[in-house]
Amino acid sequence: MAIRLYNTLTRQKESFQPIDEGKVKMYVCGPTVYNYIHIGNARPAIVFDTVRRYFEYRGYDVHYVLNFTDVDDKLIKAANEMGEGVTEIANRFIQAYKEDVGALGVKEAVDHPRVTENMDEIISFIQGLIDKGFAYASDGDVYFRTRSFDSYGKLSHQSIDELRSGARIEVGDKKEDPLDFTLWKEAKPGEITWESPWGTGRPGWHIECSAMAKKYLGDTIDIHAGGQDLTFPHHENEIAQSEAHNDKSFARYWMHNGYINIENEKMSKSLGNFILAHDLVKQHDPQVIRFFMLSVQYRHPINFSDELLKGAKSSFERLRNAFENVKHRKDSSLDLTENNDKWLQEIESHKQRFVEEMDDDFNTANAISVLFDLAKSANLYLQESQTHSRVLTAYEETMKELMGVLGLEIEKVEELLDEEVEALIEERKQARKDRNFERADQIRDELKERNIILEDTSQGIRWKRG
RNA sequence: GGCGGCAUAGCCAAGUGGUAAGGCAGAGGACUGCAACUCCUCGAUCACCGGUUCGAGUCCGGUUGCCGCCUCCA
Repeated sequence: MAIRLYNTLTRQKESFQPIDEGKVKMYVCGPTVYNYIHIGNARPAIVFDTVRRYFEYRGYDVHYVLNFTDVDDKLIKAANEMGEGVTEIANRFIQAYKEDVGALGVKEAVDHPRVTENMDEIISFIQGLIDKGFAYASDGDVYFRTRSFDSYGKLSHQSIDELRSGARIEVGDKKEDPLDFTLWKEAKPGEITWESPWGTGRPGWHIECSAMAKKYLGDTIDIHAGGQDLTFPHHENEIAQSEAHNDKSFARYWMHNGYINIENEKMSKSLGNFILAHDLVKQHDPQVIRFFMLSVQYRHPINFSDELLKGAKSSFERLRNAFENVKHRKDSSLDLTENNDKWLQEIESHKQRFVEEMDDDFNTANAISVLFDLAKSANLYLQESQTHSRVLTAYEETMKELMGVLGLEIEKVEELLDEEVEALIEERKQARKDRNFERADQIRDELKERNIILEDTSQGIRWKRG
């Protein structure tokens, strides 16, 4: 069975066919690093990290590239406001990005190219477009001649004339046509600049991705991904640049994730209604945030609120509990080779269902529902009067494996309790034995205050963090 | 104006022709000294109207409401 994914270009789900057998060349548009990212920026990071993990799970070698836009208007503005250099700010927020997104379980990209480190490639790419007549220099700027690219609009499914009617005509424009977009921008006094054949300046926004995708992945890549709002104009322009320049199809599959809304309104840096991932991971378990993001199909919008996160926490707890229940029971299980095929088969069929759901355009919402079914199955098995370590191990390993595909870490780090707490738990144990329930409850309440929850099971006392 | 998306139980959310997955919250029961965990039981005229079909949440047409892109934006 092949993996099927929704391709924005064709507006339908297609079977994934790699350019090179067993390999995936994937380019994801990364952040402009002038601030901490908000949770809307975190969604593509998480979603496409999950796509990558799933491809890897299915045996593909994924060349995952995520760029950093480290020079543009907003960065220059931020630099002026903070009285710092553009490079310093970019460095700081790239570091912050990696930390925040890392906390959310996102793996490092294979390559993290930066605009400022690929200036030669960008400049020669622009020159190539000029040489072929797709671009022109105009008084220090360079523009892409949009009408010269015949299939312009194929990604956003708009005809060039439809776009024309919506385009803003700038006063005193250096453009031949309002639809033309900037490849190179002449520097204003005091701005960070690079030398080029057209004078000092810096690249426009779209050209970086065309140049860097080519450099790191080649002329044609398998998957190009990003937020839905990048479809037009960013990705449309990338296609125009790359295909005009390389004479080859740019990307076979285009994936776009839906937005995160706050109170049903789009969240964005420019609207000011954003929640920083940097803050959120301190207030909530990052695993729960990731779980929440994946509980909705990636192309659909997610509405965000503390209340919804709280619900996600409860849901996630259920999976964690099942996992801990299984682990806890292993100590008292038998190691007999008895006929437990029924349970082992059940585990296997859950695994298959999980794969089927993920194969269908990375339907994490359904994949998660399979995890709940698996948890249920495990809990039912635990109802058996006698359990077997072989089956318990299978449950444990499978849960860990499938959660891992989603980038979720179900196994909590073994934490040690301090001596005082240990002593209290011991004391409570004795108190219960003595049927001194008043004292036992007192201790349980006390520990709860410290965020340690005790559970008395037939296999002994368990504790967990609240 | 052009392009597109969404509307499923109190909440979240799957489901592209065959009599509505899953989770949270809530109610009752079992287990427990009491809890917690867990198990059992309980919930939907799928926005509205019409059509196609033996059969539609699912296809077609229309209506209403919400949202996004067309300008920097994940």
